[in-house]
Amino acid sequence: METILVREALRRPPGSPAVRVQGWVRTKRDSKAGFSFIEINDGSCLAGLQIVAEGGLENYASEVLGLGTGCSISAEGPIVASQGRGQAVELRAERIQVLGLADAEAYPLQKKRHSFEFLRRIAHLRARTNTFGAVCRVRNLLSRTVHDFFQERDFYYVHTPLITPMDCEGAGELFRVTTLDLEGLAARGHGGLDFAEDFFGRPTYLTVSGQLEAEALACALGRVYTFGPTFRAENSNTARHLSEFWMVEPEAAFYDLDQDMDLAEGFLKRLIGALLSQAQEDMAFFDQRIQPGIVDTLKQILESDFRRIPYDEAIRLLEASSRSFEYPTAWGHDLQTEHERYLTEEVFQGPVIVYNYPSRIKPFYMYVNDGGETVRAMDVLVPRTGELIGGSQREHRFEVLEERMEEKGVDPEAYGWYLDLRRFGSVPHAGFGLGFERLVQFVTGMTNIRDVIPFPRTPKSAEF
RNA sequence: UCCCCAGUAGCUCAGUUGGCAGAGCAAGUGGCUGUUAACCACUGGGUCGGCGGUUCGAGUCCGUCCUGGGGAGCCA
Repeated sequence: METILVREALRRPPGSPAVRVQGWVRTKRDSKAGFSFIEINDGSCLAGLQIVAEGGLENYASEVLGLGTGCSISAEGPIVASQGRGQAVELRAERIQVLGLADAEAYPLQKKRHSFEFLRRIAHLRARTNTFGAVCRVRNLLSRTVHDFFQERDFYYVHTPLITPMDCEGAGELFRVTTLDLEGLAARGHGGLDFAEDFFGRPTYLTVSGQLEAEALACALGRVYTFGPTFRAENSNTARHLSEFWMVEPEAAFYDLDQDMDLAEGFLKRLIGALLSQAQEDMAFFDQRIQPGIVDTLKQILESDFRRIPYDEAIRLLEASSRSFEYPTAWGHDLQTEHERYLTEEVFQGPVIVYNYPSRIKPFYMYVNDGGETVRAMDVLVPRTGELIGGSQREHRFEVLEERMEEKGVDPEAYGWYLDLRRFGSVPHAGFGLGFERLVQFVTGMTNIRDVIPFPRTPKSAEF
């Protein structure tokens, strides 16, 4: 007998021959007329399949009646027109096999709404809920679209190292990678740390970005992108930060800042377009239950041009505003969360790209504009989530880069290979980083980033 | 890391000026001819986050720690 997914079963016309479906019971309703309705979900789509279990089944009294939320079953039977409202078809079971029971007294998930805080504590089970099933499917579609987008534009998918010796990119605290016997060292008292004895013979860390290595590859392959995990040991406790998250980082040779912004805008639109056309059921769910209006918002974004304003103008807009901000705005200071939200939520009511930031607040690798006051950096800001993308044209002039490193207190010795890229056949190039979970947050309307990744890692929290 | 808020039944929460621990849902039992957040009735279910203190008496007041949430900083 053919085994099919629930998604497929729901598409079969009434009167289709018997099939087998397998999944987890969401809810069961008994009729004392001697039969039961069992709704199962197998993760293949948001909707469940109703299975009608007649009292004549050999294990009806012994097993089927005892089923409850969370049990796993395999059911076989024809797909028939449903006599009830709420679904077009249902499976009339000729055989139901119980695969795994779930004690109703102990199973944490109930057929009711749970708080996200509660679900976080049972992350191993929360993928069985509507919301997390939808989140996981959206993550999958977005991941696939990331690859589609770049592959279509002749970007190569490259793999950059997760373990790095570079500790001063200015992107927050790093996680140390070591095989040194920490307990032993502590027991013998401090002092005498010798990294020559460590696994790599030097201090190493988990990467905070694949950008620098991606630049090396872009300066050979032309256009590349990475899509991998990234680690920040920053003690950030917000709904927008994770200690381990996924980042998409394209890097393109011969690109300038304008092309970089074009790429970022096209990228976001492509991702949104894929969701609206290929994840309609899940997006309708987010629109209905999580963030009313999100689908319309995404449609608008798809159809509009992103506003692009230089940092100077952003500051002028903020200074001209009648709003009083907790942090004053002044040229030379970074935009605060409240400023970003004001620009994107109130002034433009949509995505905004702010570019040409003051050089003193941006890292050494960004291209210095004439005059030296600003660098070719750009941030894509979106409502609610804030900064979704950060990128820049890279400084490709050897002398300027070296100067900037010293200015920023970065040791050029440690970046010899990076400087080599400017020493030998240097070319203008640009790229950006997109925080994948921030993207998922933005398009689903989920308010906490811990609820858009299956097993979140945050300060003081690394369960599962 | 800083500021604010919260922690009471499996879940979501109420609990008044300090005076017998509550509701809805879930679970169990029974009822109900196709239900769909099923419905109706009954039953069981508590270390009031931990520790210490004030008091005749603390879920309630004080201290401290833990956990979670919201906001900020840092950033994607």
